[in-house]
Amino acid sequence: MRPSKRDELVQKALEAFYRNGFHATGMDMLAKESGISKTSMYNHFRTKEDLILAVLRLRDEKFRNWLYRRMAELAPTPCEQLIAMFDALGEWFRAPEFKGCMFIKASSEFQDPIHPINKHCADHKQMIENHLTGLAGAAGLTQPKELVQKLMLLKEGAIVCAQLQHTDSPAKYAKEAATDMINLANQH
Amino acid sequence: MRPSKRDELVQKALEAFYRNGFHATGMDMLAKESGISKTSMYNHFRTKEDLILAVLRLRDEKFRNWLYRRMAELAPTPCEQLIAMFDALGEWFRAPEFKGCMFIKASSEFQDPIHPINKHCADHKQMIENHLTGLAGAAGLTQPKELVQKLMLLKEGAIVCAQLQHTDSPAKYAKEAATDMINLANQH
DNA sequence: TGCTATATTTACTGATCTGTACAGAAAAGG
DNA sequence: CCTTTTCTGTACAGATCAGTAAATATAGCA
Repeated sequence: MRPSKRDELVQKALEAFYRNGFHATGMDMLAKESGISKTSMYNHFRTKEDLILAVLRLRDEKFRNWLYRRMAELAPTPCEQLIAMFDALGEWFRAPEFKGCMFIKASSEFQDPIHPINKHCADHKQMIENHLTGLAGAAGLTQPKELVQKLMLLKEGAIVCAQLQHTDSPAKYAKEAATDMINLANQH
Repeated sequence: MRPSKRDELVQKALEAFYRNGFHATGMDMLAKESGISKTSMYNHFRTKEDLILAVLRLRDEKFRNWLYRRMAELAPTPCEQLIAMFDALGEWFRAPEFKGCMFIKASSEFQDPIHPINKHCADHKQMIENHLTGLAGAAGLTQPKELVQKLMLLKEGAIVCAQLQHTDSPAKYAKEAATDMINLANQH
């Protein structure tokens, strides 16, 4: 097994797709940027779509791992961790390479709900939602599912607004709003 | 002045771009779908980018007119109109042709902040934000700018989540959350 | 009726798109 | 050393991309 070349390709493809978009990034450009020959690329992935799916799998794994870890590092209790999500998002927004959510962008370019790329994007959001629901339950908050739906709105809204405004302030406002909503859910 | 052909093209292009995406929709496809010859298209618009900008101008005008009108129809006072925005969004989400926000998608495909298409998307969101700020001020709410920032998070988040989940429930949750935030801003 | 602007069809450019064919170069494992 | 796998470069197929050229048709307006 020699996964290094393949992983290298997926990593470079992730950067290129994230920077340039999916349709706007051609396989020739990927071959040039990754330093891997086109023949090898098509040896690893039968189609461009397969490569995109591998990229999204990597992104999903890396992003969720980072987010969950950062939330746990920033706060001790489940309730505070929910709020700390917005601090973590703020760190992401301030990173120079920040260009919005890859899954929102992928679902924008592949809109058909049946398309596997679109499905993968929905799954990614669903898994984050499930994680938050677990925390809300552990925190003993009332109506955890409804609360988490609202936190998800704040999260997605903050990402979109941060991308369009080119600031990290959406993280601050989202954190304030989330704090208010959690307090309301606490004093049942 | 004979604007009908040109307007017809822009309208058809809007539908095609909204359905298919910008990069994925070619000028030949637009010519075929709109029934207008490619030469005429390029007589009206020097480049595809110019056509996209015209499409976004039309979309901006139609969407903002619809949203502002619907908010005014659904509620009598400025404060209630802010909340009614999420009822209007719910109507939009339930429409069969709903496929998310055209400006979020355009900014996803044209990510360069200097690019006129990206700028236009940011302007669209800014104009809506300004409108909401006016309403919040007229309603006498405390810290209207901060409140409106949070309402914008809920609005963008609801659009993204409705698109990915294929439901209108984000409108309901966003309305609940918005009501809570406005109540908090009322009892200063 | 004639002028003018805009419409049309058809064919084309050169570039780029995804994906493939083929022959040879490393490189690993036994 | 030899075999097998994986890599490489190059060239290509067939389609599509944005955009153009040129000749013609159509329509309103004088």
